[in-house]
Amino acid sequence: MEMTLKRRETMHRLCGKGLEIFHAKGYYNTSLDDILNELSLSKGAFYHHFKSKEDYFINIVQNLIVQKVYALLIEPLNTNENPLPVIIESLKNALDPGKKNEMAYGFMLNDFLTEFNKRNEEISGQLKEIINVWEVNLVSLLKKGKLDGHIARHVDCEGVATYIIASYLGMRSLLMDSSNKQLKYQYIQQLKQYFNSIAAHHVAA
Amino acid sequence: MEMTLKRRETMHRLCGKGLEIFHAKGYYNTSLDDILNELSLSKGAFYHHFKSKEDYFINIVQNLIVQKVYALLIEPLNTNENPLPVIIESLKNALDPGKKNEMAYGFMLNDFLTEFNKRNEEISGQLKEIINVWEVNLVSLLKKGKLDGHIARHVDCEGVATYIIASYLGMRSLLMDSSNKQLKYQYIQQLKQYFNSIAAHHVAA
DNA sequence: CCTTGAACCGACCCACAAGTCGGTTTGTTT
DNA sequence: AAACAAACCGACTTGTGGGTCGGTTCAAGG
Repeated sequence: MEMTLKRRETMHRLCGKGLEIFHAKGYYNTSLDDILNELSLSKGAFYHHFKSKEDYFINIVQNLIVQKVYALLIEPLNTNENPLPVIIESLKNALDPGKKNEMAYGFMLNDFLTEFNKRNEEISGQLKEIINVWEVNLVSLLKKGKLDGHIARHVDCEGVATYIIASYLGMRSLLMDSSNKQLKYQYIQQLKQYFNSIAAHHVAA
Repeated sequence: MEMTLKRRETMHRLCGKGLEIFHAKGYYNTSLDDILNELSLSKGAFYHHFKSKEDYFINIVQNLIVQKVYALLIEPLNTNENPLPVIIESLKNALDPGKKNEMAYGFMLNDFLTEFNKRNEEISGQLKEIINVWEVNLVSLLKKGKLDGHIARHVDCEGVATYIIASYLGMRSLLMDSSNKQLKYQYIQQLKQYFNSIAAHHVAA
C-alpha cells in the first residue's frame, strides 16, 4: 500500500498549492504549469492523478474549501448559547488570516462564486450549496435563539441570515488588497449595531 | 463632420453591446468575436476605433458604468431629506432591472471588481475609485443627517457607509441566477431594521 | 536479477483569442 | 469625376494553455 500513500501525498500537495495559487490569481488566470512548476511536477504527473483541471478544482472544493467553511463558519453555530455573539465571533475568525499565516478563508467564497458564476455550472453549483448549508444552519440557530429569548419575536430569521451572508461576502470586495484592519473593525462594529436591533433586550453598543 | 458622427455611433454601439455581453459572460470569458459577430462588425473595424480590448473596456467603464452608478447610487444622495429612506430607495432602484428591461446595473460592480482584482491593476483601480466616490458621498450625507437630527449622535458614519456598501455588493453573490424577488425583499427589510437602530428616534419597523 | 505496474516526464497537438495588416468600400471635398 | 481619407473587412500571425501519449524511473514481489 506504499503506492497509495505516494499517490495521496502527491494529490494532497497538488490540492494545497492549487488552492493557494487559484485563490491568489484566480482559477482561469492560473495555468496548470504555474502550479506544476512550483511543485516541480510535470503535466504527466498531473493527468495521472486528475482527469482534468475541472476535476482537480472540484477535488479542492470538496477536500479543502468545504472543510474550512464548515470548521470556521458552520460548526461554531452548533451551540446553545446566545446566537448573536457566537455568529460575530465566527465571522471575525473567518475574516482573519489564520494564526500560522494561512490564507484568509473568508475571502475565497465570494471570489470563487463570482468567478464561476455563468462559466461553470458544476462548480458554481457546489459553491452555492456551501452557502446554502451555511444559511440553513444560521437560520436554525437564529430560530433557536428566538425560542430561548435571545432574539426578538418579530424578527425574520431567514432575512437576518440573508443579510449576514450578504454583508460578509460583500466585505471581500472592499478588503481586496491589504487586510485592512480598519474596515474589518468597522464591519464588526456595525454588525453588532445591527444585532442590537434584533436582540430581545437592548444591550449596550 | 459626418465622419466623426459615424465613428461615435459605431463606438457607441460597440460599448453598449460590449457591456451587455461582458456583464452576462464575464470580461475574460468573452472574445471580441463574440461581440463583433453580434454587431456584424470585423476585427478591423474594432481596432480602427480602440487600441486594445483593455482600452475598449476602460471606455465602457468611463462612459457607461460610471454614468449609471452616478445616476442610480450617487446623485440621489444629493438631498436635504432624511438620509435613511433616500438611501434605501436608491439601493432598491439599483437592484431592480430597469423599467425597459435594461440590465440590473447594481449587479455589475461586484462582478467586475472581483474579476479584475489582481488581474488588471488599471481597471480594478478605476472600479475601486467608483466605490470610493460612492462611499464619500454616503458618509457626507450621513453626517449631514446627523446634524439634522435624523441619525443618532453616537453613530460612526464611515462604518455605516462601509456596511451599506458591503451588504449591497454581497447581495450580488446571492442574487446570481434569477432576480429573486424574495431575497431582494429580505435584504431591503433587514436594511430598514438596521437603519432603525441608527436613527435618532425609533420608527416602527 | 527480472517482471510488473504505478508514478512521473516532457515534447507535442490543438483550439481559441488578441492583435496585425494589406486591401476594399464609402462618403466627402473640390 | 478624381482624389483622398475615414471606416471597414477578414485572412493571417502569435502566444497561451488544456490535454495527449509514448517513453522512463522506481519500488515491490517473485
